[in-house]
Amino acid sequence: MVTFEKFVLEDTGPIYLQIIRYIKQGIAAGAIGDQEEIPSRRALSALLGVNPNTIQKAYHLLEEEGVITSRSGAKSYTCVNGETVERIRRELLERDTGSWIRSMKQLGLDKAEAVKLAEELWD
Amino acid sequence: MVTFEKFVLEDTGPIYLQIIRYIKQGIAAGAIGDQEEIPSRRALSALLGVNPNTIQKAYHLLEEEGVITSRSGAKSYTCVNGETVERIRRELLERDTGSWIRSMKQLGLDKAEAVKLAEELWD
DNA sequence: ATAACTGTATTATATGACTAACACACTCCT
DNA sequence: AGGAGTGTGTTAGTCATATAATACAGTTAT
Repeated sequence: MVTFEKFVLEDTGPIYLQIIRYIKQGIAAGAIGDQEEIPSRRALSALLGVNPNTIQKAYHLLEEEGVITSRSGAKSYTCVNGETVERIRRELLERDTGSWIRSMKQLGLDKAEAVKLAEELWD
Repeated sequence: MVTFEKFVLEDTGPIYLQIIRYIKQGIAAGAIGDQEEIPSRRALSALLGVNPNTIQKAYHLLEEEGVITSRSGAKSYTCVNGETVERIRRELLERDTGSWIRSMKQLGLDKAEAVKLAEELWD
């Protein structure tokens, strides 16, 4: 069973994208496996204090991407093989790291300076 | 004179925030100095293909933060002392790096793995 | 079977971001 | 003085996001 926490939601970007990202991050990190039950639309809506339609939008997009499966009336489950896990993992790693590198370059840092800063701020 | 490039605009987030960020990044990187002329609302609007109201919103917020000055009828200029530059620089460096570190941790990477990935993707 | 829960769908409303098309007053240069 | 360019303000419209209040049919467990 995939568990959510309240602090999933930040004030950056659309809520439905944050939910999609949370699921993908869990899968990429290995915390969420294959054929795992995920919370119902209504349950997650109540937990996060968000409208059910917003949850539905996130789940619907995840299903279109083949990450979860939904049958009318039944619970929804994750649906990820090893290949998919690796694809999602690379997608997130490269997108986030690429965006950070771009920022550091635009701020005038070279590779060594950026790495040093990251190591200082890591904890 | 502060110069803009077309590639300033990406598809991530509101345009007015991207413009604010572009100015701040230029200041933090030292590419934009004090009392430098910035493009008029109309000129930047035409260059970026964006509505003048959107530029005005970005400039207005920058003025509220004390980064630029505007006088009705005259051109607008940057307004940053050494203290402000350092504040903006720390703000951007810590925000971006902190957000990247958070992502890497959520994906299950430790400090060494994250640094290695960043070095591989740097170029 | 029946009750509770599930996914799915519909209609309406509100807000923020962005665009469009103006209008006005001020500054600067010739 | 006059005109071009400037900052500023207003009104209206579109689109995406999110909410609110329902409704219906399928499944699951008792």
